[in-house]
Amino acid sequence: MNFIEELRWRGMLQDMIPGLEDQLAKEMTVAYIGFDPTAPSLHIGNLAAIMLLKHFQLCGHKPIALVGGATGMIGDPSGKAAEREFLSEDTLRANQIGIQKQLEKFLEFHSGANSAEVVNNYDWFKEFSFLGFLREAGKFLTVNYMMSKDSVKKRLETGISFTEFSYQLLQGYDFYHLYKNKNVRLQMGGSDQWGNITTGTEIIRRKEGHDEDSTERSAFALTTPLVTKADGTKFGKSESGNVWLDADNTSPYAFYQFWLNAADADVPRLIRVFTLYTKEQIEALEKEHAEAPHLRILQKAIAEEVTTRVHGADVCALVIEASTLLFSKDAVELIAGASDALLAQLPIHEVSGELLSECKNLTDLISVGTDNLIFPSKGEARKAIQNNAISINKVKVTDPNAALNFDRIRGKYVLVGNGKQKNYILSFK
RNA sequence: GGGGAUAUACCAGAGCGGCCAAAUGGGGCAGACUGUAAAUCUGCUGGUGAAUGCCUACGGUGGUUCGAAUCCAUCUGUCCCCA
Repeated sequence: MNFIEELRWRGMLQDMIPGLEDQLAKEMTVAYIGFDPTAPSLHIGNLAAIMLLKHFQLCGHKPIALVGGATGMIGDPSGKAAEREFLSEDTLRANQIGIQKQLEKFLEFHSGANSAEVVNNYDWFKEFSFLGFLREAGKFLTVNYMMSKDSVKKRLETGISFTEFSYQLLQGYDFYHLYKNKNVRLQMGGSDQWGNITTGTEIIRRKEGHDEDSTERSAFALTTPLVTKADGTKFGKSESGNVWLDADNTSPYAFYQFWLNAADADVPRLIRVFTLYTKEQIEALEKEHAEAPHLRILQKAIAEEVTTRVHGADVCALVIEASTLLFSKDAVELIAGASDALLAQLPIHEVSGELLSECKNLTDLISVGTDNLIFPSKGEARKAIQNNAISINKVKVTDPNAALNFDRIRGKYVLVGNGKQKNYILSFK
């Protein structure tokens, strides 16, 4: 199956410049996607773009991931209502390193001609003088053209700085640079990037168009739809914020739980975008799911596949075991018999001696006693207990003043449940 | 440069001297029903406390008043109109 067909049936194709299919059929093509180093880790909002590169490589083409060391210093106005604060150069550099490492998990970097590559646009922008840039890039676009971009138009009312206005020139120049130096023919991205990407194709066309056959395009754009949820809320955020790919920011357990909790209505789209299951496999899974929806076969399939890719098969297996363990009625016995490797994946929170000594009752323990992990204030903790939301070792507790004399599993663990979905294991010295 | 409007909790937005920790909607959290789903219904949603209460909060500062989110002065931010 070719790349475009693959994207089509997966619902990952929003828009592309005509002629791209011919280009892809003609030869091994090089394409890139840019990632902003605004955080030290990528999050699942970036995952759709990564999958785009993944499919691209699987179809025999060469993917390049561009880390925006330079563009990150400017700030992309797309989808932003207001001007952004700058990140310090140190932060950006640290972020770039983190992101680069993560990308390496998804793409094949040693597969011969179509090996993936990571590039950083800071490498070619750092030497660029301001005048040089104006002559090299700025001359090829009119302000009229740049103003007509959606990302700019939306900001005309509230204001946009010259810096952010220039962003599209930088991104456009990236494309041109890679076109010249890496033989890149295609830039991909989320649908919000269409404007920025076509700026690049425009620069290439104007700078290169004359000496080639001008009717034949040589630079292409392709975008993927933004992943949305059926209830209209933003995809990719959990209650505690972004879901990161980095285990330090989002534990593998939390990561797995995120996917497992996906709504039925969203699952058919998610499984197509975020997993590599084939069309036949997905249809079979959907059929199974429809017959026994309570088993949540689709959710499990996605959660397992994605967690395996991000955190590895071993960790994923443990996390699945941890999940079934915590939600089981016999959690207490299961924890008592759990292996060390399994324990390491459970959401265990160490309760410090000092904090514990300040706790008079259960309310104190699940708020201040746990560094506000479970509840941010005593008031909320008390209300949750009164609302029948809290369980200790799988038994509901309704007295906010309950004493802290619970049975400790293995002599040190206490299992705290908040609601149906959230489980914590407190560890006492 | 001149004139006008506006600033309220996570967001939107009412309140315009005491009944205001502040209506209403959204969002969030929880309970019930379920499948760790969705929809629906119910409760909660500044802190502390068992509670009367106390503390902190309606852009900043200062004032008037027994009493201010509400009135006055001033500063700051934002928006609109004229030049």
